[in-house]
Amino acid sequence: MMITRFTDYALRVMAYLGLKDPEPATIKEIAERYDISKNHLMKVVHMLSEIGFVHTTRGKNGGIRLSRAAELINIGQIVRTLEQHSVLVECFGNNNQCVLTPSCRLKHWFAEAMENFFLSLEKYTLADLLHEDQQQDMIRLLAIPMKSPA
Amino acid sequence: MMITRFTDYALRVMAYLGLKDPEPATIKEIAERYDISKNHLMKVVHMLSEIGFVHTTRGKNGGIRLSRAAELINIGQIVRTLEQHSVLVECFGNNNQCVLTPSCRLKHWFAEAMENFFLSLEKYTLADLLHEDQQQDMIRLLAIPMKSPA
DNA sequence: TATAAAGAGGTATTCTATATGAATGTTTTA
DNA sequence: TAAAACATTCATATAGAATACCTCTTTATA
Repeated sequence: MMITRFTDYALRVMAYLGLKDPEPATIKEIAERYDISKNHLMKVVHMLSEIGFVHTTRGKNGGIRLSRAAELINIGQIVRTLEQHSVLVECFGNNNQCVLTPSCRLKHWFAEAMENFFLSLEKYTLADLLHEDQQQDMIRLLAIPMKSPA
Repeated sequence: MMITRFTDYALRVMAYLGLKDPEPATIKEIAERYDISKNHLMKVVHMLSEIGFVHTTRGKNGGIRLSRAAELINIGQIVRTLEQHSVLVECFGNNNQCVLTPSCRLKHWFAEAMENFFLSLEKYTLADLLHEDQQQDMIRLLAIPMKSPA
């Protein structure tokens, strides 16, 4: 059982942007701070932009910023959006070969369990993640360059 | 988000054994009915035996059978046992590189969500899976050879 | 208006966990 | 003692994910 690095990176991007908010950040900058692939991160950011969690600005002085306040960004919804099409078990997918499928209740139980997984994460927002207790530590860990002190 | 085929196969084995109970089944037979890799299935059965869900008997006329009544075999516990060591996100594993880890609450939230996933599945037993509404259909779908009629 | 910064997007390659295959060993019973 | 069945190890294949590379488009500003 695992979630993709794609989703992992998406959460890291949101954390970074939340810490720097309202200052924008660039993909290059975020990739360097986490020491992760810039190319992969580009696709993650593009997806986050498509589903409306961030706003991107092209060109010189462009960058990425949160599309709304951290309090209004739900962690579970991010994960749900990025993971909902994943094939948890073979019978969720298109080339399912399991002969039991027509009469098997497991698929419903797995769908239910996956829903509970998402619901559990939906208790938290980006603001909770960047709660005051952690905020300064995280800014330090990421060495985030601030124009105006937080 | 996905569970391994290993766990998937484990559940199929349990279903098969439950349907045939108390008759034993062989690995060869189960692999053929589901049309899946016999080699992989051997490892799955071996694991199921190690963790006590099935009893295996070697030698001629040997085979596999449930270790206890289907009512006492919990679906969620099977999944939990086989998936609990999986690395859901990078920070769950040994070569975690994420600099945020010391101050990041996400790992707790993910652990909680995973726990809820398991708890959700733990509502069901093997007996529920083989409930009378489905039982005969499943036996037909698998063309299970019965010595004594169920 | 030219240039540089930044994201968009396609393609190709690499990586890795999982799955599969193959071969041999061990146990049991007819 | 031979056949049936699980046990165990090692090797290989595969698919999905991750990464790299390259070109295109957009935009601010010098």
